[in-house]
Amino acid sequence: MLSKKTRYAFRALSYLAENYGKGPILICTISTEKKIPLKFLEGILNELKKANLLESKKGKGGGYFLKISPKKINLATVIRVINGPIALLPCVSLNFYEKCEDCDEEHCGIRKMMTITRDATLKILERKTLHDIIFATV
Amino acid sequence: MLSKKTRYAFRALSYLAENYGKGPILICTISTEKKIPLKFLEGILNELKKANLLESKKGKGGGYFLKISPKKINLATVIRVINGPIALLPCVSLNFYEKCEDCDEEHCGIRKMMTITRDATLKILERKTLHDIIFATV
DNA sequence: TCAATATCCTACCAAATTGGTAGGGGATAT
DNA sequence: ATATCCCCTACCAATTTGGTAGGATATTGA
Repeated sequence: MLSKKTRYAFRALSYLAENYGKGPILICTISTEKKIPLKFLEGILNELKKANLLESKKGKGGGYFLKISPKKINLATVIRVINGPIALLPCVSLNFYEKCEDCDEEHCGIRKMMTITRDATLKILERKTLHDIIFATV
Repeated sequence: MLSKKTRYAFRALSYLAENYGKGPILICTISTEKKIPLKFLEGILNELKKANLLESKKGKGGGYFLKISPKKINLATVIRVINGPIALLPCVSLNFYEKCEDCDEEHCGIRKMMTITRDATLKILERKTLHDIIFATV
């Protein structure tokens, strides 16, 4: 399951995607518009910025905006930044790999099944983007 | 990510699958063989029993054993019993559905993407069984 | 240059979840 | 009768989750 934080991230990003190219958007605008706790949202947007998905501008007329086109931000990237691994087991994760204790990975049947599952999931999450989210909305 | 408990469940079930048809297996045998904390394992096996995947026998010569063939126990079932929902959002879950607050599900783009993801994941997890786990081990 | 605006940073907090442990009760085969 | 083995309840520490509070820092415009 995705954390509430990740769901907030998606909602904030959708809003920024809808307003792509219109200049900086205030945190508090996103907060009230998408009903996300202000200070909590602050942290989320900051993380997304550090992950190079967002750009920010301080001072009057400032705010947040997408650094790249909504078509270039896929769902897997967002989930990895805010939620963490996509694979169901650490020993199967591409970006958050951790070795299994007491298990010969080469011959582990559980691992094999989870690898197949991960590939099927990633095939979707890496192909779908913020653009798909906002244009599926109709 | 699957919890450690779920991983224990899979390892215990694999062991029982390998010994399918050989009568009851002691908790403590599974515990030492698969390196799972005894008392913790007790609870796991009990839950799997309540979910009708296992059968148990009390007293001397007792133990646990699979209630049905390893070919008939798919991975999605196990995950749902021990870990919970498979979908990435509650509003997309088939077995643990919860309504979204503040979101028109019919027109929610995030939901649409997560539904597609869920279907891709389930297609694998519902098709693969304990039998596939133990025979992928070679 | 100064004040207003807005992001950024650090610290804190309560509640829930996770990964266990402890200890005894109850059923059953011999 | 008793040794064996599953079953049940309660407890516990560590981590994660979902926030809040308050100020530091950067930018703009008057």
